[in-house]
Amino acid sequence: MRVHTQQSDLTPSSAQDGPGSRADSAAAAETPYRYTAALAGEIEARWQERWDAEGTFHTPNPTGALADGADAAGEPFFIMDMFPYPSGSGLHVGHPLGYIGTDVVGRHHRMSGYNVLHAFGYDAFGLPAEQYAVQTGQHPRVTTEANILTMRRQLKRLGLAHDPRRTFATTDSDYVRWTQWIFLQIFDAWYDDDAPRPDGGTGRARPIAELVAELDAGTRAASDGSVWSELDDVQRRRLLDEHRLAYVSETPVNWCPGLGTVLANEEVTVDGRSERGNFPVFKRNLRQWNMRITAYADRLIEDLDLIDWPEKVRAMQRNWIGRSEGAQVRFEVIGGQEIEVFTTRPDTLFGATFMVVAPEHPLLDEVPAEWPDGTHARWTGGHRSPVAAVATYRAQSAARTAVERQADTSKTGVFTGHLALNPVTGQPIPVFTADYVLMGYGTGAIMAVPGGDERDFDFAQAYELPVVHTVAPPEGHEGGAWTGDGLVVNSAGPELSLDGLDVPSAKAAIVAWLEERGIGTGTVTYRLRDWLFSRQRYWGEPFPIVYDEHDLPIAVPESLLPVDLPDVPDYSPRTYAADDAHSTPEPPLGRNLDWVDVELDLGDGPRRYRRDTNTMPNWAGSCWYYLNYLDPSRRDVVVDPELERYWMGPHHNATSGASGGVDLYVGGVEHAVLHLLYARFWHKVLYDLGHVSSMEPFRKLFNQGYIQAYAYKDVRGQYVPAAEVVEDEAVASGFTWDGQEVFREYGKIGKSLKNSVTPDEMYEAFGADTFRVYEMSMGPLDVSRPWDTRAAVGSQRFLQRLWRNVVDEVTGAVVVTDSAPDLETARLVHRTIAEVRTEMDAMRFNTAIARLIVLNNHLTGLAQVPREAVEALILLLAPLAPHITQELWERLGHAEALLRTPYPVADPAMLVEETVTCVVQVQGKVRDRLEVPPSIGDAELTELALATAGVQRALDGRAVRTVIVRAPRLVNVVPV
RNA sequence: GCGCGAGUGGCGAAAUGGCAGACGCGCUGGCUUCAGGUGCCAGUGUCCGAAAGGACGUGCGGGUUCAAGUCCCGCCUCGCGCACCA
Repeated sequence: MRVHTQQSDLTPSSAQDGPGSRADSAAAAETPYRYTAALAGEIEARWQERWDAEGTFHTPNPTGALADGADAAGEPFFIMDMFPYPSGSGLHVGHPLGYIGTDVVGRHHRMSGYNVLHAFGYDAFGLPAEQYAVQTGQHPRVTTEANILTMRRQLKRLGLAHDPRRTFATTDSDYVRWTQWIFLQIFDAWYDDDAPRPDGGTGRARPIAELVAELDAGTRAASDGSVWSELDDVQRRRLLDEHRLAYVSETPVNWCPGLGTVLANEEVTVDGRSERGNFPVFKRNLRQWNMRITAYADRLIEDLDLIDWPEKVRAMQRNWIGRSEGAQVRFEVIGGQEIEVFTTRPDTLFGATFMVVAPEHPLLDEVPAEWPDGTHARWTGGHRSPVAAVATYRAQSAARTAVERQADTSKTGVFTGHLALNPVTGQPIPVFTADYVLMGYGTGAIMAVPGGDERDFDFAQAYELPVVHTVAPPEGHEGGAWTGDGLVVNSAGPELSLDGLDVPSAKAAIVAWLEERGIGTGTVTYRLRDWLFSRQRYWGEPFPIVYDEHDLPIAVPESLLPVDLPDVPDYSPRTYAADDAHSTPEPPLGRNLDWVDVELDLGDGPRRYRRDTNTMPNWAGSCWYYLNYLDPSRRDVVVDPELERYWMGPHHNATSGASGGVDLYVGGVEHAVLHLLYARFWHKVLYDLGHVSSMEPFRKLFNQGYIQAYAYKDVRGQYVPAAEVVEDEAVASGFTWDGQEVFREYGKIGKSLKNSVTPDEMYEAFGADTFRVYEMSMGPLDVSRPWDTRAAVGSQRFLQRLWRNVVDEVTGAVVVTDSAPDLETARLVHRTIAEVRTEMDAMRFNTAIARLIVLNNHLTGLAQVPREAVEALILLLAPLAPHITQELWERLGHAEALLRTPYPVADPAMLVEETVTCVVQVQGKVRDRLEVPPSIGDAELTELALATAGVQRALDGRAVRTVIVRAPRLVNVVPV
């Protein structure tokens, strides 16, 4: 037997009876007004044009250029999609899922009286657009604009109710100007840890001019101990540059030769490759731009409690920031040096029986020439001297990639010859180097407590080092490290005893002791690093920065913004062999010397400067685009404060709370620690500097699921067109293509997987409304689900039946009756209204659609469809299927836009039922049912229930012990 | 290892502790049709039964309860994220 699989049948009735076929002309002649894909397409195009022409989706601002209609506006509600990269490969059916979801929410809110801001834009800078341009040999601006047009056309067919006046791309010159302006705000700011904030917290960004004023006045001392009044201009600039929130520094960065650019930590995968393109990434010391996101680490964690985000995403951000509390402790090394360690368990200091430093640790630049007397044979690695042992171990570690080092959890290392003094016991302890300690975390050195840390214990076992338990393990704990709670033991020294304390008290006691002695401090360490912000690519915002003869950065004045991208003949990045770790970044902007060398008058007459040739990462544009939707036409401010307060401010509507922000932000989970972290950071800087009143950019985040699909490979592992695969029981896999066996896998949709279905194909075969309803009916919006084109006919049948309930397919006449619906129908209508409202509010569109189908099926069964009933159904369905509902609405004689018609409200009186079904159980199993009045009493219901045939049969003569009654819905008889 | 989430028909999925499988796809039968398709009607968890009816059934094992997909305890499997983070 052979039948078609899901993807294979892209041609339902309407498309099969396509133009030209005899059957179609016959069918079309019989039923010219049937709701086919062709008629749906005609209706959809017509209404879309009209909505455009009439400005139906225009959203009024309270003031300013876009204020038309503001007097009639309801409560503000700001809804957003994560805007897309216009990538050039076009859309597949998975892409619009979230856009349809937000459109349904937006339309529903509009019909519920809200003033809904919903706009759409394009994140058009960055690697994907640039890679596509390089491949096609065209300028990125050309390909980007073409791609935007394609996407816009594909999305327009969906009928999304976006305000067209507010659309833009991050590459627009007007937008770039403000992106650069915000960069300069960050550049011209420093973080004052002690400054109070309007929200009651402490610590905020302040303009750098205020720092200068305080230094000038002598009310603040320079942080590095230098005396401000004695510094010359250049020294002063260097000092200020150290404080800026955007700063240049030479640090280890992620260099990706295959892409020809450096990357942020967030853009490098766990296995050390670029997230885009999957090229190897190498750590290199390079001079690059950074943003001081670490200054905001605590606020980025704390304020997660203010916002309504999925716990998963909040956990990912907390994890990424990686805050850990502990202490830094200095250990004296015999012979004069010092090692500073970070530990989260200062209470275990008495159990520190050795130390370990990372192979890259500077302590190892100098090690003793001889092994100390009595050095354990196992510690030397067979080398004659510490110098040889350390050099060999360092070389071995350097040869391994970070991935290899982390994959191998066996403990290797070598004694450095150094001995350090444990500050509480006064005992000398050996210092090892081992690659399980990482230079990039903490101080790159640890105090090893094998009694309280499993890794240290493993190492101690391998090198026969002593193990001291400082927290009493529970009864039955065999050897090994004890990392749990308990009472402190073995921790008494000449000056201090922690014995008998619990772990938190011991921590407090030891930190106090260390601080008193000046050998340690309680501190907090983060995994988060500052954000590497420069890229050596063409397609991004140029830095609004020039350098003078001192090679120090100077802000380009606001009046000269935007700094546009120069038209270079060759915009392709200078890339290298993917594994060429020693290559050097070469920004394409550096090739245009006329642009790089510039004469400017910055207040002291015209002088020559050199422009910064880096560009910003594409995250820059997505860090603040929500603010631009508020009014892209403004020229004078980054965002009008009044508009920001209205749309985003704290308590701007009933649900927005103290944090404020966009009311609903929908997008995939993949940006959890990239865009969403960066945007929160920028927003907080803007908040500190007084440009916005909201503390967070996105108050509620919703992660939509992904649409996935089956793909099929043949025996050679090549993908075959999924649409042509047939089920075939004759082969083991159950599937064949072109007569040969193929194998099914499940995952992403993609052109290369040959399982892609485009929205255009869906419009062609079903129309946009069917496509919308189908995507929303497949399951909850936040759950991933497999695509099944064939199943969309269910949604089409639903809309077709609705159409037929109003319009005669042969004559086109409206067939509804104006007489009132019967009581059963009226009750169903109101019950449906109540249920659908609940489902819509909770964004459970799949179950809302199910309720609507039930009502529609009921109406289909009536001899004549009452107007009142079908009009309620049309209004309820309007956010999901805006075109067909608007068309029917008009045919039913209504002139106004459905979008401005109130969403139906159920009449409570109609929700009361005459009789209800009472379930009669025996021992919890349903044995009978009764139709009873809702007001029935317990006693009467019990009597009725006991008398039912089902109960008598199930009791089979047994006596009744108790009867549980939940009138009027349930009776449960419990026999003895 | 840690964190988050999920396991329910052939498939997508529904179920304030109170009728498991709403709704849709698919499938089966019927009506309409020269015919296919569309449309309409009926059926469709598994097993026993002609039927009435009954037994079983929400990953596995326990528990609480008159009553458990739902609550509690212990496991298993899968997905996602993090991970030698001191």
